[in-house]
Amino acid sequence: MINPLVLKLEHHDVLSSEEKRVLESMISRMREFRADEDIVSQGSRLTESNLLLEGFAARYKILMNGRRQITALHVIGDFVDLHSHLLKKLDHGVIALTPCQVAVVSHDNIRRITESHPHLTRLLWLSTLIDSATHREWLVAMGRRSALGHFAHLICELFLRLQAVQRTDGYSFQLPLTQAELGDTLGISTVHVNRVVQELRTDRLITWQGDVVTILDWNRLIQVADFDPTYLYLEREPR
Amino acid sequence: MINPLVLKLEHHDVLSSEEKRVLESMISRMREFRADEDIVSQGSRLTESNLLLEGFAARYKILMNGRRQITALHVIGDFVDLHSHLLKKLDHGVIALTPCQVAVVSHDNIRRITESHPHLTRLLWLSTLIDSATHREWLVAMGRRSALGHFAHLICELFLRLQAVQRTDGYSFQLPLTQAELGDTLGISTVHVNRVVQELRTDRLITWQGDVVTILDWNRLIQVADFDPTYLYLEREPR
DNA sequence: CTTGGCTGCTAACATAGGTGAATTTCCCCG
DNA sequence: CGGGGAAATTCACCTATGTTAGCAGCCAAG
Repeated sequence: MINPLVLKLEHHDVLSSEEKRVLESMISRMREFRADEDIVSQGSRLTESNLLLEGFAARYKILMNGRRQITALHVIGDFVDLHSHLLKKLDHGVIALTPCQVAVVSHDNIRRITESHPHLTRLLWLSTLIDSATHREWLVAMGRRSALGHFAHLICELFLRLQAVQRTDGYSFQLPLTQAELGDTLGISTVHVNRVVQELRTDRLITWQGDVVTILDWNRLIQVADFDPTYLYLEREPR
Repeated sequence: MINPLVLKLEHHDVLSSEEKRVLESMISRMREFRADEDIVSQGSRLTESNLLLEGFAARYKILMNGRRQITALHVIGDFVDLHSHLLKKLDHGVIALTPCQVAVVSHDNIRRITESHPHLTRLLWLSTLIDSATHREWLVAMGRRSALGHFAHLICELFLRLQAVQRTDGYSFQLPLTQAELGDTLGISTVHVNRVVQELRTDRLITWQGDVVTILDWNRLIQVADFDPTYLYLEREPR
């Protein structure tokens, strides 16, 4: 049932059938989460990692003054806290933004993979490196893009990531975030999120009704976003 | 000569003498860079990684409009692009901020470690995970802290990181960045960097003369910064 | 069918931070 | 010691984004 992870990893390199088997067999059990429920809470000591099989989730931190910043959005096939197997204690929380289904993998099983399957280990390592590359791209977006460009950039990114796990339909995909959550993601206020959304709409770049986003003009959107997909590393090669 | 890397890794876990030997022997050669020279240029295909032995370096990206964002600062002991061994092509450049001395490690040698030294592999993986945790903390700082808090936060972080590799002297350390470079790091303008620096000075939180920063009141500084060092993972435990 | 609570949307006003242009200070180098 | 260029600093003005508040639409629960 971890097909989405396999699907994702196969965008980066070839997996042997033995490796796919190992990935299948590492799962201990399944868990379900309601929307707004914590999948992992900040600071807790962990012995298992969570692989998202259904739904949207987010990594976040809360500051002393109560403000929240979302530092990553996760979709099907993402290992939301693979890094906890070495960090042991997470510096952030992970929250389910929609109802989520999660495959649980014990840290012992991950360690066993690192002891006996070097290539698979490198692919898991790679997936954390792509998380990191995504963090960098978000840093650039936060620091040097306008709110409009930042949001456009996020749309581009989500579109490609969802496409990689076959969750797009033409130029449409599900974006089940409230504008408040989006504000916490982009680092802006809810009011300003709304202004930016209105602008993308009147410019006929996107449509956003209910929780479905449709990209109306991809070329113009990537231009507004100054989007370059290199950081997603969606090219298959030996790793 | 890779003592600073050993020093850094030993903050996270115990290293066997065999492991230290392997780390020593993985180095192919040394390289020197002048200030402002690229250590790695964005987008190039790589076959070696670079370990910083002396100097300050930064990861950066440049946007179409010419603006630059620095996404990481690196000090002695940091592997500035260990991740290139799996990403192959970097999504960012790395620039020497001061004259730098670098130990070069071929990707082949790193791969060999992943094939034969699982524990060392996990420690190298861990070091990239801490990069990632740092990116997350910077995201929070960019998105939800004031410019003042953000700069204060950076000072706290650099102090602890430099302390870990024995490059602090009491509450003083070297910060060889221009205010323009600092602006690219914090995602603000040079003029505003100056305003923020003035404010930290008049509040008697820090001193910054030449390239030496001195923290005058650590407790008040971490409060202004809302600083929590968890994300640096400076605790030794089995990984 | 009604109600309450979230979410989206707007408006009016406030401010952190940006921009462009001097001016001053600091050093490096001859 | 003197000159030149980079870096720091300051100023005046501008704008993107934040804040507070209110209202409307929707939907789930009763």
